[in-house]
Amino acid sequence: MKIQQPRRSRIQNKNRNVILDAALQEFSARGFSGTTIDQIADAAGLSKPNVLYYFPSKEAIYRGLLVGLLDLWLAPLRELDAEGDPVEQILGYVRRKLLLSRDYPNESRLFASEVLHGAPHMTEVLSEDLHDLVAEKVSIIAGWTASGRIAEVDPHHLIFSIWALTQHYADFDVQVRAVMGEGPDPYAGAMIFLEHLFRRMLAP
Amino acid sequence: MKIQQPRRSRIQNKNRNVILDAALQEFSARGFSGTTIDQIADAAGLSKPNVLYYFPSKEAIYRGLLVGLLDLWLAPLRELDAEGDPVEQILGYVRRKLLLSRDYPNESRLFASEVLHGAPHMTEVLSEDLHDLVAEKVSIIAGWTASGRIAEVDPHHLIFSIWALTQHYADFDVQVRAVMGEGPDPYAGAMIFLEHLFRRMLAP
DNA sequence: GTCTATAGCTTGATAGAC
DNA sequence: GTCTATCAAGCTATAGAC
Repeated sequence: MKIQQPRRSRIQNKNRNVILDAALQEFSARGFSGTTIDQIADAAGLSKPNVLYYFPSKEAIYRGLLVGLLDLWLAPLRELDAEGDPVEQILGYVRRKLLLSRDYPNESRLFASEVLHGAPHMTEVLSEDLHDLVAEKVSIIAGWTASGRIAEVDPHHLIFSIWALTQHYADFDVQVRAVMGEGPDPYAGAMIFLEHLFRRMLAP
Repeated sequence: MKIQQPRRSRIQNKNRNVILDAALQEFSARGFSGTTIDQIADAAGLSKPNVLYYFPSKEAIYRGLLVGLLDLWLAPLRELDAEGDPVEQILGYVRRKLLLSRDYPNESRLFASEVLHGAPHMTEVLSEDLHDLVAEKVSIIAGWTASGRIAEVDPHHLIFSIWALTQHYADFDVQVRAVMGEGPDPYAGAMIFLEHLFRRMLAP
């Protein structure tokens, strides 16, 4: 179902985007309740009432962020192709998802925080859009295991493992850095590790 | 460094524990800022001023929770034994950690929320206690890879993978259930999947 | 130890001048 | 469209009776 987009002037769109960028920064760092409109306004370089001129409420900013980022977030899984080589398809998905964590850590933490607290703003999205997309890809993977082209693994848990392993580096970034200390970018080592892991796990 | 424990009467300890249990429930569900002392008081069956009779502030309750749960949280890793069979030691750790997620999901989400938001109350714990414990176990695992008893994997990333894969089922429980629908307990399938995964990954 | 009442502050949201 | 000023609600924490 398409939602009617209200028409907006150039300056409206620009300021709306400035606010959304600032809100992403603040919400991902301190959560919904931990963030004040004043902090968002400061980060956006606007006054608090001006922020509320573009969005009717703090909640509206938050919801606007979530829905605006959903496509970005589901894109890597959508690309999984039933016609490709199974192992390479899954490894490609792993790579895309890891790069998403590396390049969009705030977006990752925003979604993580939302889901962690029971996804009060995303319940229907999870049980509809996400559920259906996963169901489609699960049946592709189930076909690959049934025909023996990859090892017999539960497709749901395979997908969960990809989410968990890739998002960990963005969501728990502080912990990763505290444990590894000052060193090279964790993502390089992570990719080598994950490639080993998934090739071994999936070999027929 | 040992911290001096203040002496407390039986009723004091009982009420402190009631409050901490209630606080765990509330903080893990809505985060620190999203939780009010009133909600904690209600869940504990006490009045708000009475809660603040046992703890000087909301922050003190939160910190008391975190430090009180730390030992529980690190216990499974402490048990990893250099003298045991490498694969079985690592699989044992995976099992213990998965059971911890299943049996203590609120504790898992409390830590996850704290780390996700930059661990403002746990910075020193992460870079000291956790860092040192992990360093010790990393060197054990490094010994196993060097002697060829398990495959050559980066020990840090191996530990991260165990954390990520096990905690995912507790922390993102809503998402797991939304995707899998009404069905059997996800943890049974998870354990089968993880056993396959780690045996394949670690085989020399 | 436990309660009622409330002080004092922060915050989301609005009014209204420009 | 943007601002200053401000309202009204909700919150942490305390005072003080019992």
